[in-house]
Amino acid sequence: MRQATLEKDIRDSILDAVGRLLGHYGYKKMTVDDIAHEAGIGKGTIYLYFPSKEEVALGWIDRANKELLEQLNLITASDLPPDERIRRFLLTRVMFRFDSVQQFAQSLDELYVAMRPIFHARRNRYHDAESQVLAHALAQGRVVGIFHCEDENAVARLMLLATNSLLPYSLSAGELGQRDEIEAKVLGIADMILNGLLRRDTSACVIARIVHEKPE
Amino acid sequence: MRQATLEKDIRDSILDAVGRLLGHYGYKKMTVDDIAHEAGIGKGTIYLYFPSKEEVALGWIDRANKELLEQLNLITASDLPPDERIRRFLLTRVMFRFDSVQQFAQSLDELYVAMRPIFHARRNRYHDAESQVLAHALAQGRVVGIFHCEDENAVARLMLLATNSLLPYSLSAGELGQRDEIEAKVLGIADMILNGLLRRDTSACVIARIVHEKPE
DNA sequence: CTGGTGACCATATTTGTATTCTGGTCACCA
DNA sequence: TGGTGACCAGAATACAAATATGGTCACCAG
Repeated sequence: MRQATLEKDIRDSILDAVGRLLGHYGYKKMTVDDIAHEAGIGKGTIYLYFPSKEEVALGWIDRANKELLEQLNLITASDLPPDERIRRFLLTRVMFRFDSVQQFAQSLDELYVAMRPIFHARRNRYHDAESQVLAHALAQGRVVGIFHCEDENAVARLMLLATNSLLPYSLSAGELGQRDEIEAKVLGIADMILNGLLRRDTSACVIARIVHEKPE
Repeated sequence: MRQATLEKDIRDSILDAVGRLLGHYGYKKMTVDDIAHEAGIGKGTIYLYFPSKEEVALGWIDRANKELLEQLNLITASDLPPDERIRRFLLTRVMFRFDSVQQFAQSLDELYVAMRPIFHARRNRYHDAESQVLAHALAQGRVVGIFHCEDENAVARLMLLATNSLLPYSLSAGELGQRDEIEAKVLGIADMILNGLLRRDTSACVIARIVHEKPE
């Protein structure tokens, strides 16, 4: 335990150093020597914990995504009504990332460009994990009768897709817009999905459809 | 008219040439000389129709988006039931772009990188125009009683946002996945938005919420 | 004995210089 | 009068030399 704790401390020190340096220099200008110096360790030590510079940077992103997943799990386990959990889940998922990139706007763009293929795979993994947590929240809602959906996993994936355009991957934080605008958009999409557009009073819909199809 | 027709022919010849060259070389390697030669005109002629090389490329993208908007308008004006128009609208909006970039996968990435700020503004314009067309389709549905939404413009914008992550801007066509997968995702999001997740029988919902909130 | 270290090396990157290329202009002309 | 290609300023490329860096590993302090 003490050994494992010390090991985790060193690993986290390295990742903390990476966070600070990415903010200052960006990925390419940041050297492994820089990271070691900033973390107060030797360069060889980095390679005891990470196979490459690239994996160090990915480790930093992994850690942030792990923190996010923990927050999403807490929301799912909370006392909120299921529909409110969904809203809060989607909001947190987007705004956590929005806030995280605030000080890295240009350097994260450069980082994504530099390691795009492997990062794309990682991102899919993060989203899969988030999707499973959301599916759990949807299942909870179905059990208490608030939701009607037959395949929570499929719906969860679609809900994440529906809000992915607001994530700071494709657009930088500047292009995404103001924080409150992003929040409003996420909540707007969440409510639109929860409530739906089609009226549900069956007779009105049938009549409306018949009226629509009647030739003039 | 004959004058305007000839002028439009030259402009379209230039844009057709751009399309062919972008597929082969990408934006940076394609020269203004190349475009002129491919179009069978002199280099000076390009500058009678476009202020710069960059605007030539943007003109090519503009033309594609104009074609898309025409298709979306046709869908809105069709005889389909309003909910089917919505599905078809969103599907066409994504798949038209997906199909358009098939042969330009890497060169379009390079093009977006090269002119990102101005392209971002153009993209917003395209999406605004599409949003207005969709709002019109939503208004039609409300008039015949199929939809319930109070602000078609806001809902239209949210619906486009909900499917923007499937557009080939942030992800290349390869990263987006197979065509049929994209189609299924778009239709899945469309149906999820149209139908909603929350059950609508009011008494069941109230009881479900009360049961949920009741302390054990 | 073991994890941490920094000297070392192969390769990548940067810098400086010379050369070539290209976006954009405009006087000429059919 | 619209189309054109020679022209030019600046951008981009090619190449060589110099410098930097990712990753390795023999050494060593605890």
